[in-house]
Parts: sequence; C-alpha cells; structure tokens
Amino acid sequence: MSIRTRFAPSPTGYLHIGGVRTALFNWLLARQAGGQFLLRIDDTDSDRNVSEALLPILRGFQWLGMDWDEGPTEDGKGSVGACGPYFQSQRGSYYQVAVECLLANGNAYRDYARPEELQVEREIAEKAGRTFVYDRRWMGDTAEKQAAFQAEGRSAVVRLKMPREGKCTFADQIRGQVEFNWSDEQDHVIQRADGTCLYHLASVVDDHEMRITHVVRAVEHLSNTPRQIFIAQSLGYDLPVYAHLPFVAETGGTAKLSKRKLDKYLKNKDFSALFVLGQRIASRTGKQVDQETFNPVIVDFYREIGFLPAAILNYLLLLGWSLDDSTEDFSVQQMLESFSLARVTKSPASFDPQKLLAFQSRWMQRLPLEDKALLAYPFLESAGIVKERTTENLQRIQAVLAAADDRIKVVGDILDYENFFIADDLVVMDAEAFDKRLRGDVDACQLLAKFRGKLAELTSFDAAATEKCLKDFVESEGIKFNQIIHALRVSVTGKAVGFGMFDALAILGSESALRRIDTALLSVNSTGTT
RNA sequence: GGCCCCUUCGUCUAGCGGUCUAGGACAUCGCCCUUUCACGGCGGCAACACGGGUUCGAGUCCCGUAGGGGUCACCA
Repeated sequence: MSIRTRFAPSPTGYLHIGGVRTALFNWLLARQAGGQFLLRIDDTDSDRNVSEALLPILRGFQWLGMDWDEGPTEDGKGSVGACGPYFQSQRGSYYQVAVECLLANGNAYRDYARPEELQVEREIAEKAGRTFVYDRRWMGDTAEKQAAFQAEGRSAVVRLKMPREGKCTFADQIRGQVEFNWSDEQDHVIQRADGTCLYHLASVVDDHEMRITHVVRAVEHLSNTPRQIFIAQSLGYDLPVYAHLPFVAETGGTAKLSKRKLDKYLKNKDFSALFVLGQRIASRTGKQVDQETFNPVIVDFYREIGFLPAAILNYLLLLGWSLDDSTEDFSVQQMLESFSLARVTKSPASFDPQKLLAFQSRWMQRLPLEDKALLAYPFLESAGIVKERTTENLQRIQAVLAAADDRIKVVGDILDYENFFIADDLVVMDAEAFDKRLRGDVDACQLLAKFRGKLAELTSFDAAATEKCLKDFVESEGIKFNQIIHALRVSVTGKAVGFGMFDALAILGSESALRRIDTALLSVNSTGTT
C-alpha cells in the first residue's frame, strides 16, 4: 500500500514554523516512498473568510517547495483530488453518516446536559483532585428520556460513550508503546446541537476517507489519540500508523514556541537579533511589519527578508531529527534519501536563530550568482533603488553580489549596498564613519585629495589597476595603507565597512569614484555636516 | 491538581552495556590571515539532572526523586 500523509492546518492566516517542520516530515515521508501528501483544511470551527486566511499558508507551502497532491486549489477556493472536498466545513455529510453509525452501534449517545451543568461537576472533581467522570445523567438513551429532556427545553449534543475500564495501547513510531487508561478519558462531544461536528470526529473520519496511512503530528496530540482510536475502532476503520513529533520549543526555553509570545522572545538576544534584521530589511522594502505575520515564528517573515527555502528546510529537518553524528548538510534530495521516522528525537528542540542563520549563510554561498541576482531584484525594486531590469543593472547586481560574497547572508542584505546602485550625489553617507575617517582626519583627506589625482590618470580602472595605483602611491608617500584606505572607502562607498576596496572602485568605475571622492572632500571643507 | 511525555556541552544532536579520559555542528573565547567587515585556518572552554539498583562493567537497562513540558473544551 502506498504511503499517504497529510498536514491539516486551520485557516488562521499564517504558517507557524513548527507547523512547517511537521509538514516537512509528512511531506518527506510521502515523497520518499512515492506516496501522496495531502493538505486538508481544518475549518470546522471557522466562521472567517477561509480562502483568504488560507492563502498565506498555501503560499508558504509553494515557496518552500512542499507540493501537495490533493487538497485545496492554489487560490484556496476549491479542492483537487479524488477524496475531496478537502475542507472539513464541506464534509458534513461524511461526519453525519459516522455520527449515526456511532449512535446506532451504541458507541455514542445523545446528551442533554447544559455546558454550565457539566462545568460545575468538572470543578468539583478538580477540587477533589480526581478525574472528572460524567455520570451520564442527561444521557438520552431512550425515546422517553429524550422527550422528557426536550420538554425541559434542552437540546442534545452527541457524545462518545467511552470505555470506563481497561487500557488503550498503541505503538507510536517515535515513542514506542503508549498506554492510557480508558477511565481517564471523557465522553467527548463529537457533534454540536446545531449538527456541526468537532475536530476529533472529523479528523478520524477524514483520515479514513482520505486513506491516510501515517498520522504524523506534534505531541500535543498524543493524549488525543485514545479517543481517536476509539472513534476509528467503533467505526470499523483500520488504524493509521501514529507518530508524535516533539514540539518546537521557544528560543532559550522549553515551552512550546508560540506566535503569541513575541514580546517575551524579543528579550532573548538571538531571537531579537533575527527580528531586528528582519525589520531593517522590511522597513526598506515597505513591507508592513505587523506582528500577525511579520514575526520569526511565522514563515512569511523569512520569505520577506530573503531567506532560502533550502536553508529553512535544512534547519527544520535537524530540529528533532538526525542522520548520524556528523551529517548536517541536507539538500531536499538528500533529505528524501535519508529521512526516517526511526531517527526522530523524543525531546523538544528549541528554536535557535543563530543556527538557522548559519544554515542560511551556507546555502546562500552555494547559490549561483545568476540565481542570487534574480532573487535580489525584488528587494532593490521595492526599496526603490533599482527601477528597471536592464542588462546594465543586472550586471551591476551580479558584480556587487560577487564582491560582497558571503557578507550577504539573506537576500535582503543586498540593501546594505544600495550606494552602488544610486546616483553619486545621492550616496547615503554614514555620519559616524564620515566624522571619523574624513572630517576628523585631516592627513587622510590631504592624502586622499592627492591620490585622487593619481586615480584620475589611470587608463584602466579594474581592481588590479587601482590596487597597484594605491600601492605605488602608498610607497611613494612613505605611508601605510590604512592611513588612506579608510578615508577612501568612506568617501566612495559611504560606509566604514564593506567588501574589497578595489572591487568597489571597479564596480563604480572611474567617473563615479572620482566624483564621490570630490563630493566627500568638498563636504569636509564646507561646514562639515553632511 | 489528574493523566501523559521528556531530561547528554549555552543550543541542535551522536551514543542503541565495554571502542566514552563522551564525538560533530551552531554559538563563544584565543591565535593566524587581513585595507575595514565577513570568510577561512588552527586551537581552547563546555554536557551524561540526582539517588538507588541490575551487571565483571551503565550516558546506555530497571525503579524512584527532581526539574521541564504537554493535555485535561460544545478549540484545532
């Protein structure tokens, strides 16, 4: 039998990074076996605009390259696949059949309790320190009782009639044999009075109807498994293989990573650094930085600032899985070859921004220049730095990318080199660098003015030529390299740091470079403020 | 609180009874390289939660304890 796995997001409008990891494991499992990966939308409780809230999630999957064989259409409005529809809100008829079946075979009953009444019981049990066991006193198991409860103005939900003794055991692919006492289980509601069904029922029915073979999800579902097994068995279904993944924990902590705790995470310096990096880039590209989506817990964040899917996937793969004692580098292809549930870890793994960044940096270095340039365009465009896609612009982008090399960790870092793309009179000058290297260094300025004359005489302006020129100059003046180079750098690039000086000169060209030196020296001699 | 899960360097992890004076990676520190920054090279610091067993021998098996976490909805 072919493997079929699924990821079942709620249409919340965002894709949680921990969810991505769960999805990745499911996707790998299906793809490596030539099986199918499905997306199913758990919108049983949703009254919002589903297709709209779904889009960011689908976009995330597309971006990461995790394609689905069955599920919603790309616009989030329809379904594709033989077991559809893939929206639980549209599958009521399947659930209805299941509910009736459960009612008929005595594994469920109509219950006329009011929520408040049960709540009282629950609190009493909790105070007494024991598990709440519903005595089924509002159970409408006969026509007479039903009529009587209805006469009181009560309406009925459908509850599971759970076993009250014995154990539920099952083999979890990650945790081994797992055991729960049936007596600790509740008579869970599976259908509301209005006829809509709840998650557990829907999930089990859908997994069966969609022929899911492996249910791979986060541990928080582990304790839900007995009731799902009960439903499945009561309905005569074969059980899927279960695998409960450890959750992704917060940076520097052990609690589950949550999108809602951004303020807390920002107190962690690594997490905060990542966030600040994102903000710096986003503020340039005009991206709205609302916390709903622009948050390192959400996958959109990474797309917006130019992370590479390969890096994110590689990092996430290793969050709870390893191949051996040393292999860390996995392309998607390699993941497909190596992944197995057997090597998934049991304990939670905390999200480490620094390590993510390290993977990002590594994958970025591997990306061909042409690809990088294509990715860089949108950033430069939305920041208003590059207006059109000309051959000239493309060449300059590639030249800057090549020169900047691994200084560019995320694609959005290209914006740090904006001065290479803008007009000479619009160069953004770093005030601190200007003060230190130019205005505050009279000798350097004099040397720079003199060196400017040498540069102007050059017939070739490539890196080798300007380097030789400076070396000769330094020698003839009897000075040291660093007595002039900083002033030169700041005047030409506007910044105190950057890539190779001579690469920078070559990229700008003679005319631009000389003009920038002139401008810089001029502003030193004027009032001194830039 | 009940039930369940988890526990090796700061972090991700390797380890499936002797090869562990515990390996790798990220981070960190030092040195080298160097026009700045980054990269790179070399080196350092750094962990088996605790207590009992079992065994000739335990990071590895068992039982406790402690800590952390998850879950207990007419949410998913």
